[in-house]
Amino acid sequence: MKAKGSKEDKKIETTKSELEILQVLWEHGPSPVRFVMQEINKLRELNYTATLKLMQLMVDKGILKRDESRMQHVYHVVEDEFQTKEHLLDKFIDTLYKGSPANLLIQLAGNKKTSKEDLKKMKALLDQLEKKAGK
Amino acid sequence: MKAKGSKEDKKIETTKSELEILQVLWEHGPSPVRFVMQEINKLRELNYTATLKLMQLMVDKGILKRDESRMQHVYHVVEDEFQTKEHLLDKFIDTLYKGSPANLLIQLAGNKKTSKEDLKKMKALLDQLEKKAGK
DNA sequence: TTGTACCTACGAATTTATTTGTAGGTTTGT
DNA sequence: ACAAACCTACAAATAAATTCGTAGGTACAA
Repeated sequence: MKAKGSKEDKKIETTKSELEILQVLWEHGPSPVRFVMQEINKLRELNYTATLKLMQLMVDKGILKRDESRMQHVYHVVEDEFQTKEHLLDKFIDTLYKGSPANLLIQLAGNKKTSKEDLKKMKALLDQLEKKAGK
Repeated sequence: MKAKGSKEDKKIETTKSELEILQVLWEHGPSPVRFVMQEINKLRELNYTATLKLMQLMVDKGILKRDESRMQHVYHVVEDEFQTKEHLLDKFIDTLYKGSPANLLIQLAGNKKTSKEDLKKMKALLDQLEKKAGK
């Protein structure tokens, strides 16, 4: 009898920089600032303090938490990856596709980058999912 | 022998406000500032000059063009809706799904909001598209 | 205990995005 | 010609996001 995720439905406003950080943490799991900085620096410059500041802001916003038990604080994402992406995807679909996943699919299928093979894969995937959900 | 869209591959950085405006123009076609403002005001406050300014910036960026032949300038989107959305979707998939549409689909299917019916619709859609593309 | 090399905190500078106010032009009706 | 009701342009204020510099703490080895 626990209230299903209603508390977390605050505004999720994720800036570009914040997404960068989330990506690192998703891929590598809980990490200290320096590591995140290094990962980001594979793509662009960002110094230690800037990275720290961003991550601190994210802690303030409740996006991240940190383990301070060791001297080198370790940051981890609060909400799980799947959920966060779900929220972002929802917002994206609302904005661009009037809330209709089917519309997005049409777009996807019409995309040059989506090959015939991709289409097959996607169909197979749907079959699978349908079975699974078909309880 | 025309160079295929390489010029347009500049950075497409669309801000939230800009997306709002694009949505209005997509839905209603080329429109003057006042109309766009009114549409936006159905959702939130934004005065005439602010709207104008945003649209002017978008003209500067090459996102919009305007027809000045009449006294009331009419703005229209340069790139077509489908293409713009394609770009945005590509970027989105890159960021959140490692560039894999299939990953996005998994997300979509796991989404609470995507019902069994939706899944069927999506499958049907894929069939259709496969045939069409199957030329 | 002194120095080096880490770490975090925090205030402030910078940049980008958003919003507003004010000025001045054109059209239309009187 | 004059006023009312539009319009655009542009400079500047405000707000939000990003970045940086400096201060001060802790660990550990010499």
